[in-house]
Amino acid sequence: MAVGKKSARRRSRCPLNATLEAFGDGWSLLIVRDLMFKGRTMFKDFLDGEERIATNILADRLKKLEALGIIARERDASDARRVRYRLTEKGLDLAPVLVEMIVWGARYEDTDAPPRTIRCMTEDRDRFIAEIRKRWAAGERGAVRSSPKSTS
Amino acid sequence: MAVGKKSARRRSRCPLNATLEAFGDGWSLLIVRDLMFKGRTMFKDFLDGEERIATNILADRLKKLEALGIIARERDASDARRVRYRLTEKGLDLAPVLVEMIVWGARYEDTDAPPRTIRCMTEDRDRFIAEIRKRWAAGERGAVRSSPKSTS
DNA sequence: CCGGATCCGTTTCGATACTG
DNA sequence: CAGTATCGAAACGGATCCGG
Repeated sequence: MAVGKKSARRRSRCPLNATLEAFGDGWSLLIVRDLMFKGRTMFKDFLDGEERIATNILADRLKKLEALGIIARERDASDARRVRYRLTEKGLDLAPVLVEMIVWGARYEDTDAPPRTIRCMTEDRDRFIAEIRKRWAAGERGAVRSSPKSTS
Repeated sequence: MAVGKKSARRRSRCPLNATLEAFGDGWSLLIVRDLMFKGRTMFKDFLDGEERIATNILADRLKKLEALGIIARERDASDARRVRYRLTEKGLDLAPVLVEMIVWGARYEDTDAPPRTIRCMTEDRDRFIAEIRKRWAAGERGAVRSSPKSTS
């Protein structure tokens, strides 16, 4: 299915389709995860992820996510060479989706996620999501540390 | 990213990756949606969906979803020609993911989802998901009708 | 008719090399 | 650091064919 835009199939206005259009391609969602949980903000940060995304794919997906208003791109104030990406409100609202996907994956696919984090996500889901927002609002863009530990 | 299996990237055991492996390709999730919300159970039912999936792609995805234990395939007792697909427990557990994706899509992408359904999903999320399970357990495989109306 | 399998042109992906 | 350019490999998807 890919991520193409001229595909004739894309006419359905099912909300699930709208979501798949945004990140049904696999890479986009990983980028959002990196931003949301891992404190990655720069082009190079994403490249260093364990999934080894190629530079051209990364550039393409960043562009698409920006066009969709899920992330925003801005030059670093202190160092003009650097570019920082951040989640917009729309992007932050993907937190519940991410959380449910992570929980499902952890339940069925034998992953390396810390059970503590998963428990936190399931037993206190709403608070967990609220904290993601809070941390973001506070401008603390570092990796998740306190109660929800590295979501890897 | 597609759905390929020999990709070198697939080594991360991040639970999100596990989930993306399952249905990060776009079509798979639509099939699950058809099963979960639209009462579609047969090969032809999926073909008739508004997204116009090709027969070869459909066959491939059904096989993959079955291999992953998300759906199960069985011949109809009354008519040996027919094949019925159904969600397994693992597949039913995708309900929260689907719901969050639908809610997000409906909030941001101007879809044709009935506001009533969306409200039901957000304001009474847990009950909504519980009802999906209940309906399924009761053997009522028809399209969703009562409180959550056509999810399109 | 139902549930696919096969063929085949087109599109997209993705690894590497290269550039500002 | 933050991307383009290139190019072979893979996936898509429409049409058609086939066994039951």
